Amino acid sequence: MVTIGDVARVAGVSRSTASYALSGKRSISPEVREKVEEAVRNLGYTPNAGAKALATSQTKVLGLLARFLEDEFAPAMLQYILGVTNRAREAGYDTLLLTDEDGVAALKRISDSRMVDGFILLNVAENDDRLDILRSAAQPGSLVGLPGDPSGIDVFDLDFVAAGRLMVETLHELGHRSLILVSQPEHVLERGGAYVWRLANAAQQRAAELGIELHHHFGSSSQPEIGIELERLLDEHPSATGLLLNNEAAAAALPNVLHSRGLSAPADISVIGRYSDDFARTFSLPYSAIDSAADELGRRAVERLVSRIDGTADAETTVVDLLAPRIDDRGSTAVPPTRH
Amino acid sequence: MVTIGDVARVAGVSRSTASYALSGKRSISPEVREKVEEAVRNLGYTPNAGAKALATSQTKVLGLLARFLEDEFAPAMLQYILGVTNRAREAGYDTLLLTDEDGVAALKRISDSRMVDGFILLNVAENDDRLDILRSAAQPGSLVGLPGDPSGIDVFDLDFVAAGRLMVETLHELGHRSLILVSQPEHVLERGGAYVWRLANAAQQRAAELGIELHHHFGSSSQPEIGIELERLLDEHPSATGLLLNNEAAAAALPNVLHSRGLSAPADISVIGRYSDDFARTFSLPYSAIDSAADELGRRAVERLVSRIDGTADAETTVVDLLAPRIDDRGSTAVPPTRH
DNA sequence: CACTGTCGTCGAACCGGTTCGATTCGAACC
DNA sequence: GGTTCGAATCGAACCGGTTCGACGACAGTG
Repeated sequence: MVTIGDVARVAGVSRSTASYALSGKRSISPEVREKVEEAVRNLGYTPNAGAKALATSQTKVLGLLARFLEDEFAPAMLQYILGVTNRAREAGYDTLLLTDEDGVAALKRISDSRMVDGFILLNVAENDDRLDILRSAAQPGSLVGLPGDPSGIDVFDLDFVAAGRLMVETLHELGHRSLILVSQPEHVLERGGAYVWRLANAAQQRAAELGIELHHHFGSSSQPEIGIELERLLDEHPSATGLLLNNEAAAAALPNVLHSRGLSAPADISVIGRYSDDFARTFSLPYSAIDSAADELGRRAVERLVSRIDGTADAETTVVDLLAPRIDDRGSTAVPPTRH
Repeated sequence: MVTIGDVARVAGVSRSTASYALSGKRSISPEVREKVEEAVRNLGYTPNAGAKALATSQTKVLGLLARFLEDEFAPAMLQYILGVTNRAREAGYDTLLLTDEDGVAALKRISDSRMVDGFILLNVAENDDRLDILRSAAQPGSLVGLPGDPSGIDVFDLDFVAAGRLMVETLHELGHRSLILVSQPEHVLERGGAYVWRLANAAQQRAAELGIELHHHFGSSSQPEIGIELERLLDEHPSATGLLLNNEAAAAALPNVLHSRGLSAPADISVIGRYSDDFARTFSLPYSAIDSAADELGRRAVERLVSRIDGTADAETTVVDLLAPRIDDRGSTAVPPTRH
């Protein structure tokens, strides 16, 4: 392979001069710089990443810890992965993808071996055991997903409290007075998906404040169970005119459920979901929904992480950046039908 | 950070002895080995990856080049990514995920900087411009997806020719004499997805050999267009009793199409798809289908690549490993209905 | 003209590992 | 008892970069 020594020899200068000519960290005469650059071009020189890492203590690689949970909608994760990877590349970083079952071990191993300059943790749980390791790691990290105790770490997530309120308020303003909220299964909660609680509690509280009904249900995450549950919910609460879905499987099942009952949205019932844009496209779901903003969260997490690595960011203060929810209007909400 | 020098000092030996004690490449007295191991434990020593890479010319990282095409079902890609990443980890390798638009540039950059020991290329096209770079790269590579000219490189893919034949034969044996095959859109072909052709041609040829009808159609890849096309196809070919789907969007749309016509599979029509197991689960699709075997292909590609890196594999011969298709029976095929 | 400062370059050291002789020592062999 | 051999260890060199300190040349200053 071609080393900086080869470049130096061809350009007729010392290795250090070649290095300075390329980095620009000391002044170099125009002639020498040109000779070095020409040698680089002719030889096709690319610095050896390992050597560079050893010398500079910077690898220009970020560690991306994905956490795949059984029976979660995996494709959603892909959006986060792509968002992070693409933004990282723009900032000059490559991405080491870690999907190890044991996230703690992976984090420790990669951190100790100095393979990366920083970490992005996806799908962070309420009580995530990776956080302690991250806090004591030599590299900084950004979280995507709000844990119970985010102290000392930068966090990026959708504002699920605001999301719960927004869903309720939107339908309340249209005149709805009885709503059904379908959340993800309780076992998602047990695994630490506290965002389900945050949204549900906020929705319930807001409904109470506004003096309207909200029936909350933890739905299944698989077909056809969730479809059957939806049928039952609609039977049990015939007066409900609005349906809030914080459950991807429920959203996917709803078209058939409505169709079989001869109902349509928004004429008979208004629907607001909470799932990614991409999910909606894949399933061609016609319901207005609060986007998960995976791409945007990934971007923000990376940008913050990079500024921390560069030392640009104030090392003392940490941010908890909760993205304001926004409803992608697909026309599935309207004033409730007038009862005969 | 704690270096091997620290370990050596604490154990009271030289750096080289500490290194040999840990690698086992020279004989070391039991007492010294124990002292070194104890020092490692107490200090929490982990070798510096950059230094190791520099010294050994091995990074223990594989480059994974994903190629995302617009309007392709992205989640399918996730299965490949996970298959590769998990298998790589089992073999002691981490994975650098490269999603750059410009795959050629990414490949060149990573290869030249010696960041990885080998490459896995996903979604390889018929005439893939990354292959030339890969052939001249210092590191070996494995392809997932069969290009037109695979010479000199190991390839892993589903056997789409066999898949086309299998679909036709399966329904022929049940007594079907008129089939419809829905492929992916033609522009997938233009981008190099020749597997669509391979399957369709094989199916058509096999149908001709068996003397039965096969109506071939390039379907859209988006809703609701594909649903409308399916309706039209069923109208145009009322005698068809079998439906072969090499088009994910078509498979997703089919339940509603059949439902609206009052048809059900397999009583009225037999259906065989060609999509991943995971896709079927996500959409709760009730059709028998040939699995994409993303996980298995990823595993094989990694195993071969690792043996090539290790020098275990015969460097001269390259393999083209086409996985035999298998139908996951979900009960959507039966003898055709008897005409009244 | 001597002094100071800046520019441009070089050699050497360093980052943290691995690996190649060389050396010492004790046991085995003739 | 001298030779040979293998085991165990050490020091030094090397991998390919970066960076520090030194130094010569040259311009500006008093």
